[in-house]
Amino acid sequence: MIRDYLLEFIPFSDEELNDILSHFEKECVQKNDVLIVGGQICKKLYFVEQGIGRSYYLKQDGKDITQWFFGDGKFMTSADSFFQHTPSIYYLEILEDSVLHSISKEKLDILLGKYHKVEKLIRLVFLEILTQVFHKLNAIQFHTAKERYDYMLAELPDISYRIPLGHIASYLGITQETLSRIRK
Amino acid sequence: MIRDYLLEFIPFSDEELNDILSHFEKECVQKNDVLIVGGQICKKLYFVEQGIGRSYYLKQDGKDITQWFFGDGKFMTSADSFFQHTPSIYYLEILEDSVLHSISKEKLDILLGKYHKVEKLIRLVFLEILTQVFHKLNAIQFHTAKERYDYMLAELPDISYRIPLGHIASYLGITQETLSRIRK
DNA sequence: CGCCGAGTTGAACTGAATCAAGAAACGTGG
DNA sequence: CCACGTTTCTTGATTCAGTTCAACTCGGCG
Repeated sequence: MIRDYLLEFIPFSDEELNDILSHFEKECVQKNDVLIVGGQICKKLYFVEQGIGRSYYLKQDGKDITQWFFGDGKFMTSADSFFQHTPSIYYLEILEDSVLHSISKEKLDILLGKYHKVEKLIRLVFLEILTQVFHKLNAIQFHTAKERYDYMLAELPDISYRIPLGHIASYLGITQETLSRIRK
Repeated sequence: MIRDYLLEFIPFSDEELNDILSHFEKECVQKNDVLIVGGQICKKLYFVEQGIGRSYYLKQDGKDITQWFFGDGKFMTSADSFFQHTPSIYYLEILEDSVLHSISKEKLDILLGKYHKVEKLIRLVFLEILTQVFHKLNAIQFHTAKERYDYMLAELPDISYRIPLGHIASYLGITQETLSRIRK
C-alpha cells in the first residue's frame, strides 16, 4: 500500500524500498485521537494507509478552523513544524479509526541524506500539495458558498460523506448553517 | 545576489555554485512584459534579482485575479506547468522593469540529477512557498477585508506600495472599491 | 427514557459587491 | 511644457449573500 504509493512517484528498487520502509513504524489510531497539539513541535511525518485525518487551528474566539484533510494514501504532518522544528500552529486529529505509518525527523533525515531519490520524493510530494493548496485558494477566493461546496465534492468526493458537516464548513470558509442550506 | 540567496539555503562550494549559475541566463525585462500566457507550457524557472512580478489567472467573466507576487530574491514560475509540462492556468507578468535569471527545465533537470544539494534546494524553496500559501489561505478564510489588508502589509510590506491597487485587491479576494475605502 | 451532539430551519442584520460617476495621476506626442 | 487620452483611484447609493443568534428536529447511546 505505502509501497505502491511511493512507487508511483519514484522507481525505487526492492532493496531501497525495503530499507526505506524499515524506518517507518505502523501505528493504529482511533477516532478523535490527537497526534499533535498546537504549540508543540510536530515530531513525525505520517502516511495515511487507511482512514482520515485533519489539521486545524484555533481562532482567537476559540472556534476551530479545519485547514486540510488527509485521506487514504496521503502524507500528513504539520509541515513547517516538522521540517523546521518550530512550534506547530496546527492540531492534527484523526477523524475515523485509521492505520498510519510514521517516521521521525531524525530517521527521515538519514534517508534524505542517503538517497537522492528520497529527496526527490519529498520534493514531488510538496509539489503535489502546493498545487492542491493553490486550487483551494482559487476555489475560495471570489467564489460563492455553493461553488466552494462543489469544489469540495469534486476535489475530495470520497471524504465529503465521511466527515461532520462543521469540519467541512470551516474548511471551506463558510458557516455550518450556510452549508446546511446549500446541501438541500 | 542570486549567489547569496542560494547560499542562505544550502552551503554550496564555490565550484558547485559556479557550475550551477552557469546554467542560468540573465534577462532584463520591462514593465508589462508577459513571460507566460495562460494555456501555454511554462518553459522556465525565474529568479527575481531585482523587480516584481505577479501570477494571475482569468475568471470566466474576464477579470484577472492575482494569485501571487514575486519580489526581489524569490523564484518565480508557474509551478505545476513548469515541473510537470502541463499547460499553465496562470499568466506571469512583470510589474516593473526587472532583472531576472532564468533556467530551462532541461538544464534544471541536469542540475537536479547531478547535485543532491540542488534537489534539496528546490525542496526547501517549495517548503517556504507552501508555508506562505497556507498563511495566505488562513488570512483570507474567515477574515474581514481590513484584516486581509493588514496581513498584506505585514507579509509583503515592500511590495504593497509599488503595485496598482487593483492587483492587491484581487490578490486579497476583495474588490478595488472596498480596498480603497479601507485604506483611509 | 432522557440526554447530547449533529444537523436543520427561520428571521434579522451586516459587510462587502455592484453599479455608476467623478477625481487624480500618468505618459505620450505635439 | 502643456494638452489630451488612458489608466488608476475614490466616493456614493443600492443590493444581496452569508453571518449571527436562537429555536427546534433527529438519531444514537448510556
